[in-house]
Amino acid sequence: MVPGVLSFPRGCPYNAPFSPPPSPASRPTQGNAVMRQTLTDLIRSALLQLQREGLLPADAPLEFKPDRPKEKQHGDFAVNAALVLAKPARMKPRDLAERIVAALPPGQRDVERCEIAGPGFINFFMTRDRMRRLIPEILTAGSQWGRSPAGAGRRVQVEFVSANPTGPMHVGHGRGAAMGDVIARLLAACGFQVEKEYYVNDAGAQVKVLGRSILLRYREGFGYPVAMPEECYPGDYVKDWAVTLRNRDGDRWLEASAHATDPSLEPPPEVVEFAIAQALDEIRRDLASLDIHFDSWFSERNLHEQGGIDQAVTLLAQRDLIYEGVLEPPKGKLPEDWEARPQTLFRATRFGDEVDRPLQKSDGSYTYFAADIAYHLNKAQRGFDALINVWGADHGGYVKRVQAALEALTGKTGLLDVKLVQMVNLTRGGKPVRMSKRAGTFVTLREVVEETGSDAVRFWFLTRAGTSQLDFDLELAVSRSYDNPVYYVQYAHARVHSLWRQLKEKGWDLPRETLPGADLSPLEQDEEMGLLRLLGRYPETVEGAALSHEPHHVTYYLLELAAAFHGYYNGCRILEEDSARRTARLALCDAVRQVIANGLALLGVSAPERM
RNA sequence: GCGCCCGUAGCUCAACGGACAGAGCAUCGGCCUUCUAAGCCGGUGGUUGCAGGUUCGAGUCCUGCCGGGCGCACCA
Repeated sequence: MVPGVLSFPRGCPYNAPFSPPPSPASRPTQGNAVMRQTLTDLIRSALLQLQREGLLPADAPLEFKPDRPKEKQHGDFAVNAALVLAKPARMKPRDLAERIVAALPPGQRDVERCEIAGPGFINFFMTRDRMRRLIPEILTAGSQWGRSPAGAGRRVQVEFVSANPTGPMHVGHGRGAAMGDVIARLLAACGFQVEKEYYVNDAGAQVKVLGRSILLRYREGFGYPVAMPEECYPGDYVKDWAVTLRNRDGDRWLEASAHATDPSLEPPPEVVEFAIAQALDEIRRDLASLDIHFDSWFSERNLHEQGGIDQAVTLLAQRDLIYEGVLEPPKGKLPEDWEARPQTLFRATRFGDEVDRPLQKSDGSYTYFAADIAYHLNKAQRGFDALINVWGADHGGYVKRVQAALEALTGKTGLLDVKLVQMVNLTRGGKPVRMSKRAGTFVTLREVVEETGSDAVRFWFLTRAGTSQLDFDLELAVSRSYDNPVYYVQYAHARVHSLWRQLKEKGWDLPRETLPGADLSPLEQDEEMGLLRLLGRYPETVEGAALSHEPHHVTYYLLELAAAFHGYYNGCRILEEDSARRTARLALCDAVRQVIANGLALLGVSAPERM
C-alpha cells in the first residue's frame, strides 16, 4: 500500500493496453509510419553500401531522418542524410546525395521517384496508389488509427490541477485541467501506461483558514454579529457550506465558532474535514463536467501522517545534502522583515538550483517545499518511468528545486517534466471580462463551462501552446461560424455524416463496410492527394504531441485537416453521378471523418453527426 | 538586483536545428445558380526585438543587451 493515496476510483478508458500488443514493438504498424520506416531502411541500406565502397568512413554515425516537407513540391518525405554526412564524407552535400540515390536498392514499388533539391535534400514522392492505400488502412483501423506503440508500456504519471481545496476552481485551473487530461490521453494512445493524479493540499494552514471561515459564517447564521478577519475566505460559497454544516450538525459547533476569529486557535478537525470534503466535491463536479476523471487523489495530510516527510528528509541527510546554515539575503531591495537566521537547508545548488532551499520554518515545522520533496519521492518510489506535472506559470520558480530534489533522491535526471501553463484572459465580443475577487466580478470555471460547454472550453484551451497566454472569447466560443475553431472542426465531421444522409435520400446505396475494398483509382486530383498527405501525417502528429507533451499540435492539425476538407468539399462535388468517382470520394471523406473523430476524441471533444 | 517564461504580418498565434518563416482575424479585389450552412476564391502584408557566436543550415541552440509577464528566506 502506497502511503498517501486516497483511492484509485475510475480507470481511464485510454489506459487500456494495446490488444493485441504490437509486435515487434519497434516496428510501426500504420501506413505512413510504415512508409517512413521503409525509407529509413532504404537510405540506411544505401549508406551501408557507400561505406563498403569506402566513400563514407566506416565509423561515421549514420544519423539522418525522413522529414515531412512543408512544401508539397518537396515530396512526401525529405531525407537530410547527405547534409549530415557531407562532412565525414568530405563531399559536397549535393554530390553525396547523388551517390546515395544511385546506391538505393531498386524495385521500390511505393516510391514514385526521388529527387535531389535545395542544399542536398533527397525528396521522395510516394506513388498515388500508396497514398490511396491509406484510406482502407484508416477505415479498417477505425478508432485505433493513429495509436502508436512508442510508449512500449512504460508507466507515466501526470499530476495536474491540484487546486487547493479552499474554493471554486477558476478558469486558469481549467486550462491546466484540459492540458493535463489531454497529455494523459495522448500518452495512453501512444502505448504508455498512464496514471492521472490530483495532489490534495489538505495539510496546510489554508484549509484551517477555510475551516475558520466556515465556522464564522456558521456563527453568523445563528444571528451573531461576525467580523471576517482579513485572511479568511469571503466568498458566498463559504456561506453555502456553512448552511450545509448547520443542517448536518445543528448547533454543535457554536461554542467553537466563538474563537474562530483567532488565527492561533485550531478549528475542530471535523469542521476542517467537512470543509475539505465540500471543496473537493465541488472540484470533482467541475472536473466531471469537463469529462476529467482522476485515477488517484493524493492527500498531503496523509503524507505527513505516514511520516513521508521525515523519510525524505532522513534520506537527504544520509546523503549529506542537508545542513544548518544562513542564507544570504536576496540581492537588491530587502524584504522589510528579513533577518538572517539559521535554517535547515537542502543543497539544491549541487543539482543546478541557484540557492540552497530551506526545509524548515523558523518555528521548526516543515516548509511546503519539504512536503513537495516527500511527495515527489513518493512518486518515484511508486516506480513511474516518467513524471509530468502541469503547474500554473506562477509556480515556475519551483521547477528547478523540485527537479533538484528528485535528482538528489533518485540519482536520475530528467525524470520530471513540468509543463507551465500561462493565464487565461476572458473576453466577450472582444472586450475583456474583468476578473477581480474584490469587485465581485470573479468568473469561475463552472460559469464558463455552463455558458459555453465542455467542448468549447477544452478545445479552445488547447489552441495555444501552454507557454502562451490565451484569450478565450465567451461569445465566439459558442457561435456557429467558421471563425469559431471548435465549430469549424466539428462541422467538418458532421458534414461527412450529412453526405451519407444525402446519399441515402438520393437512393444511392453504398454499404459502409464495402468502402475499404473500394476502387480508389478515381482519386487523382491535387486536392485529394493533399488530403491524403494530411491524413498520413495524423499518427506522427499524435506521437509528436504525446512525446513532447504538447497537445496543441493535435488541435492545429485538426484545424488544418478541417480546412483542407472544407476546401475540397467546396470545390469538388462528392455526390456526383459517376458512381465510381462518388464511391472513391466518399471513401476519402469517410477517412477524413474517422481521423477527425479520433483527433477530437483525444482532445476529449465530442464529434457530432449533425449540427 | 536575481531566476523562469515570452518577444514572429496591423491583431491573436503556429513552425522535431532544415528548403522561399505559415494560419486565422483585419484589410483589399472578385464570386455568391450548385452535396442546408451569412459563405467561397484570390491578393497585399516580415530585417522573426537588437548585436555577436556555434552549425552545411538558426525564429529555434549559446553569450550580451532592450522590452513585457510571473516569481523571488520563513506563506501555500
